[in-house]
Amino acid sequence: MKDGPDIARIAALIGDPARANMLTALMSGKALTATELAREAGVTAQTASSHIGKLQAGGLVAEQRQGRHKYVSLANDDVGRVLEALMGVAAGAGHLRTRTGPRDDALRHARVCYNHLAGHRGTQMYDGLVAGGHLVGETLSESGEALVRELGVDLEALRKGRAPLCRDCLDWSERRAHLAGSLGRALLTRFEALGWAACDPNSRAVRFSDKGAAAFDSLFAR
Amino acid sequence: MKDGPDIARIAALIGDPARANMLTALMSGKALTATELAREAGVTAQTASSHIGKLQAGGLVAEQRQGRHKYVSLANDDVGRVLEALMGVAAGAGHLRTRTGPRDDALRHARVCYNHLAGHRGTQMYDGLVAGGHLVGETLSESGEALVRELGVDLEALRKGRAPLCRDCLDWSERRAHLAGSLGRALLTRFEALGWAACDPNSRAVRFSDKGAAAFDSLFAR
DNA sequence: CAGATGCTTCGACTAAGGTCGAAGTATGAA
DNA sequence: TTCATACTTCGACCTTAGTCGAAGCATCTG
Repeated sequence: MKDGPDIARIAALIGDPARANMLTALMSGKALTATELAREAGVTAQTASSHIGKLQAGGLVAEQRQGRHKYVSLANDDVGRVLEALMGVAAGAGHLRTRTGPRDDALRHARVCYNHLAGHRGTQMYDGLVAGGHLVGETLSESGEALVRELGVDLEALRKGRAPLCRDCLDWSERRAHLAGSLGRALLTRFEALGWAACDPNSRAVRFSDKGAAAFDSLFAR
Repeated sequence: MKDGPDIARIAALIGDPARANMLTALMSGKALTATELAREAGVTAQTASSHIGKLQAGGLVAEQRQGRHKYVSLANDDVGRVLEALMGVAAGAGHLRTRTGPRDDALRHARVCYNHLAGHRGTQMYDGLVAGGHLVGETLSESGEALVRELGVDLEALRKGRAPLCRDCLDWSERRAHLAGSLGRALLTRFEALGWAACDPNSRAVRFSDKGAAAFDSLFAR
């Protein structure tokens, strides 16, 4: 009866509070140094080093060395997905009603999920793309290509990359799919460049400008 | 920077091998007794009892007592989602290439995900529903209602239930969304009743009959 | 070349928790 | 009632792993 891949190893890695804090911090999409992660996790540098080593060995994070700094980021979309899914359970079945503050509301409305847009705005975009016939399964239709080009996305460059263009990712607050993949990442970048949205440097929240919200609503009717 | 719900508690629960085996076994959708779970996990009854208690306290499983038996099942869709997502990471970043056998192929093609259809057949159905305009966001269109009624699903009964009708669930093998929710569950039940598909009693695999495969393909063109 | 900063390794301590034997409680069967 | 089965509780054992101090490299700065 025991079928499918071995999940205990991965879950145990995420199951330590210090490591979970690190991973949650990395969900902002930013690459953080080992010392920054230590501070996030509330442990000393030695302990953090050990944790980061385990996360790396487990394939959950990737490193990028720059001089004497070690920048750490999530390894791929899959990891982000797992973390989102876990947050869903933790928020729901979790500790008898997590009291939801204003900060929580901002996260539910729009946030960064590793490298793409999540929350209400994320699913709004996904649903809009699908309803408009721009996104069919995991491929972009002709109208979809036109739409994202219009927004200033360099599709050719994305197609050259090894990462898949469109992927689903499950939203913990909306419990619906939103768009991940290299296109999801590129779109969030464009929204920032266009001044439609800005990432809060201290959290995963994404704040939409009035202009951005209006443009967004007209593009992806809700 | 540490935002979002507390995921470590949940992940730690799944992180123990014995408990992970139990949860994986429960992904077949069947409710299992404590002794059966003990056997699945390869531990004694006492140990299993302790584990089940923790899973219950954590909100991951629900119990249903029947005489001297304690039937345990996954608490809800969210839990199934997390397990699927974890399998995705474990299969990918996981232990340097999990060798994929014939049994694995069957799982990838069609399997039970807690209570609904997953694998290639699962995403085929989801994509077919969306492409046909039957499913828009998380609501069923008029044509969608007609379609599922045609298949013999009692929509009124489902709507009376507290569980949401349509939900997304992320597929670990396809890395795409498939249909969960009470409708997802009902459809799988109907496919079995119609003789289109049968659940392997010893695994999560779902085997389609020739008739079923043909009907399925014509309904949800691929 | 110092001196400072960022990261890693080593070793020892400690706490947490998984494990099972033994015994206890509930339910069902004869 | 008596016995068997299913599950739970208790207690003891022991492995695992998270933690930090101390020291060691590596890299950048002055």
